[in-house]
Amino acid sequence: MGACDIAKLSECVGQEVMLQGWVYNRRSSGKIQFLILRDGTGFAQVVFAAGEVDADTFAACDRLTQESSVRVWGQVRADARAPGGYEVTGRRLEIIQIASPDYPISLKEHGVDFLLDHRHLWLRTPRQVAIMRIRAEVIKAIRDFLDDHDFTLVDAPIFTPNAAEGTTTLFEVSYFDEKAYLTQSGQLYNEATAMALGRVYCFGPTFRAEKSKTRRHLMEFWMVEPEMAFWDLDQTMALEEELVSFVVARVLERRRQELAVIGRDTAPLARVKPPFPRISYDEALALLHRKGLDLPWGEDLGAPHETAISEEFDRPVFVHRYPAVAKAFYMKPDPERPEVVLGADLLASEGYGEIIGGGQRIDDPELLAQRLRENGLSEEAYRWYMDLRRYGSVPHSGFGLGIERTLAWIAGLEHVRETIPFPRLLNRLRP
RNA sequence: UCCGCGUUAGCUCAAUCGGCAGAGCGGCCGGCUGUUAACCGGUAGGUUGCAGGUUCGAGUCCUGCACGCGGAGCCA
Repeated sequence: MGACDIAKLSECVGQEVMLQGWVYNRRSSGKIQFLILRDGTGFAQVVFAAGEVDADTFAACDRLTQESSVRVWGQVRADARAPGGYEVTGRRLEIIQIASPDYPISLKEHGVDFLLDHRHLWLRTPRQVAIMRIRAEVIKAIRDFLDDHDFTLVDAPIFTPNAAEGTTTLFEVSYFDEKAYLTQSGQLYNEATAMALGRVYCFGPTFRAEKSKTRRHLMEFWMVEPEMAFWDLDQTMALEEELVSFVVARVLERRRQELAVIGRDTAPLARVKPPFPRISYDEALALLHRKGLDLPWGEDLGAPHETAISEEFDRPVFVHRYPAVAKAFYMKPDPERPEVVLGADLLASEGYGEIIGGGQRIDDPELLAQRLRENGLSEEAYRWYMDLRRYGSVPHSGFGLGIERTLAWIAGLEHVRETIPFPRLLNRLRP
């Protein structure tokens, strides 16, 4: 008999099934045992009653510790008393392994540090399982959306010879006889592949060696970066709001149960539909001034500013046309106002901060060469990047969306460390 | 790098003014035929983060250090 997935138990009422999984919890009343079994697809209660099974089987139940691995055979019944509404009347039990009795994750509360030390086991809990399912759904939704909009997945390298933006700290690694760095963005390479394939995106891990200790930061995180030849800023923002709305709608449609497990209020998510409000950097400064948060023109928005702006709107909000001095060297100046750039950040609602950064890239070779010089970047290292402007340069645009921050927002999580299976944090490389 | 908070049993925490280091959970032993983080009785379990100092006496007060958490800067 093949194993029945616990998720499909409701379809098997009245049938004899075999379940295989791990003992999540066990309760006993002397002559009756309740096992809560988890199998990766769900959780189900299995009942073994003395008198209905032989003495050896019943005694074996008593030896089961938390997380012991077992197979059980029995009949599926609908029962309102069972968590989930269905349970299995156990008839036969096969113990695969009795787990060591010192399993560290109890059903009671634990501290964050302890849980992170045992992340490999913490992942077995219902909340973490739900988050990982939503993460997979977010990633699939992003890829489905882009693939359906005629984008081609063209991944960028992880090893890079130098900084993409020259601003953040990079992880240095040994590349045989020379130094290399782990990528902090695939964007420059995306610009090359966009000139070959038109609409592209890369999807992979990125690395930042910044000593950031906040709920929004990871040293290693995943980012999707679309890049579009011939597109301008307005087209890019339109794509971004369509993409984000699609992802949210998909999670609401397919992962409602998981959202319920982690207690996410879905009402704010239901409002996430185009169009998103768009305000310029100058308008943002005026808004902040009205709220008593003054910021000198030219400075980038900090986390408190982002929160103050996003709480004025009921859905994500674009902030566009930042001062050129606050942004990366490759951002294209607004022809009507060269002191600002044709870039936009998307701030998630409910105070989750920036989830997208992007905009138009400089397509004029002279200006790009000038920007490289101003930023102290060697023209030799960026020769191939300059080639993109030398041979058929066109207006183009793109953006990067952070998976973990997006997921933290959609799932309503306090901290991005729960959004990735094995978070890499400042001073935390293990497990 | 800076600011704030924290570190007591395997885990989560308590310990009054400086005066015998405790509880719940988990473990172990026993009980219970419908439990829902089950419950009831018993039992084992401690270098109070580390190093100094003050004191008759320090988990508690002082100094330094380590580690962690939250935030800032930077960013997605």
